[in-house]
Amino acid sequence: MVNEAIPDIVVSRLPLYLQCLQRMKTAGVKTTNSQVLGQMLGISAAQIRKDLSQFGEFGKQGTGYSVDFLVEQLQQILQVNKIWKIAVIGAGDLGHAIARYGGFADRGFQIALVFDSDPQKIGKEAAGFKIHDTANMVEMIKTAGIQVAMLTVPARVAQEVADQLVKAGVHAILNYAPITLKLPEGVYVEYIDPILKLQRMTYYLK
Amino acid sequence: MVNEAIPDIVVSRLPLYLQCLQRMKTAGVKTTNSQVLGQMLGISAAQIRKDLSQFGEFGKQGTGYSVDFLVEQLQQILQVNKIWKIAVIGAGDLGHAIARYGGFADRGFQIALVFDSDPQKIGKEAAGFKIHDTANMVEMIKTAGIQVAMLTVPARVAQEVADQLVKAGVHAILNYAPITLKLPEGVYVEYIDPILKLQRMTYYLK
DNA sequence: CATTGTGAACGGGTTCACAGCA
DNA sequence: TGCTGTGAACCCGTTCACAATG
Repeated sequence: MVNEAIPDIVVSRLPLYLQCLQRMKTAGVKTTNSQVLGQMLGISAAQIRKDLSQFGEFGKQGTGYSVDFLVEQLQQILQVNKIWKIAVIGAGDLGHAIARYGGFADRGFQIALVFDSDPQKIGKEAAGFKIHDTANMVEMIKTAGIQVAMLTVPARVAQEVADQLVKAGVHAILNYAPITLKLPEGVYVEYIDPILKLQRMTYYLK
Repeated sequence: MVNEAIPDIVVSRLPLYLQCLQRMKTAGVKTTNSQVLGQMLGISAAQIRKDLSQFGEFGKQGTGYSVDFLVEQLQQILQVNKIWKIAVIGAGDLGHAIARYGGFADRGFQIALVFDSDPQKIGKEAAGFKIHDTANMVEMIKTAGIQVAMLTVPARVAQEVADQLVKAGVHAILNYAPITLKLPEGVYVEYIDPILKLQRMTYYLK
């Protein structure tokens, strides 16, 4: 298949499949099938088969899917068979926690640069990373050829910093600030705001 | 309207509307309309009108919506016109960052209890909160009447801890561990896994 | 006169059901 | 026999377009 008309919602499920399969792989599981996978993820088996079939015929009738093979294929599709260097902007508590987190490596990412604009923080270290001045951000990111960034700055400066990131050549921004960013076509943004998720749940409580 | 058949996807957009409206309110904006709101959030105006109309007639033809009034209504609908006490399980870097975060109060939440199972951490403080032993978690959460929890423990123990949370009376879990939880009907779970979002973006890069 | 609320049309994602194949 | 891949049916959310109205 490998058609260009793959819905974004399908793409958004692939990382979930990969996450699950990588855990299975670590656990030594060699083979699985759409039903097992679906049960683990709370997704229908048909959904999983249809999603995967959009990218090729990865399974074997009567057997299912080879875990190792499917991991490889998904990594390739998502382009995480290589390691992406990422920049973290904002060395506050969250930035520090991200810099210290050890779970990026086997999933395709690696912190490369950390920035902050606070003179008290610049020059110091965060989890082994030297904290650089945001003033040099565009240049340093450009030089390092970094395309992916995580934004952990206060909401009031998020848009401004994001604009600079785009100027630096960043095409993918994971934004932790609780504000919707306006960015040019071709720049991808994802949002993480825990409170949005909490509020979604409290709607249903009681 | 206030029908019971409100799609989950509609509910999931309400917190976003509220977030935006609260910023407008802080900025002193008194009135807005579906078009402005839509532009700020990257959502169609018709979508916003239809979503809001599911819960009542909040707007005025020719004028739009009163920001203050709409904030109040949404807070009420989402039940965040009161403050929910939340428990944080796992006092690692992320747990600490969450405990220190000051943005919960005006959005309906408040950290109340912090737990960890590491003897080295128990009894110490995290952002002013005493770290309690996970062994006492069920009892303490039950006593405090807490219904909302944030899970920041390692993936290998996440399911086990989540089961205990349910036993303690928790009905809403925000899970930061990269694993899908299996929980009984009536318990709501949301997931935050930054890597899933990063991988979703790298698919489109280059 | 600008903007809401909404029925109807539209579009597209999910589920179904089964042929096909190891 | 068991499970995949997939066309077709179904379902449901989004967009459209306009009557209603302050």
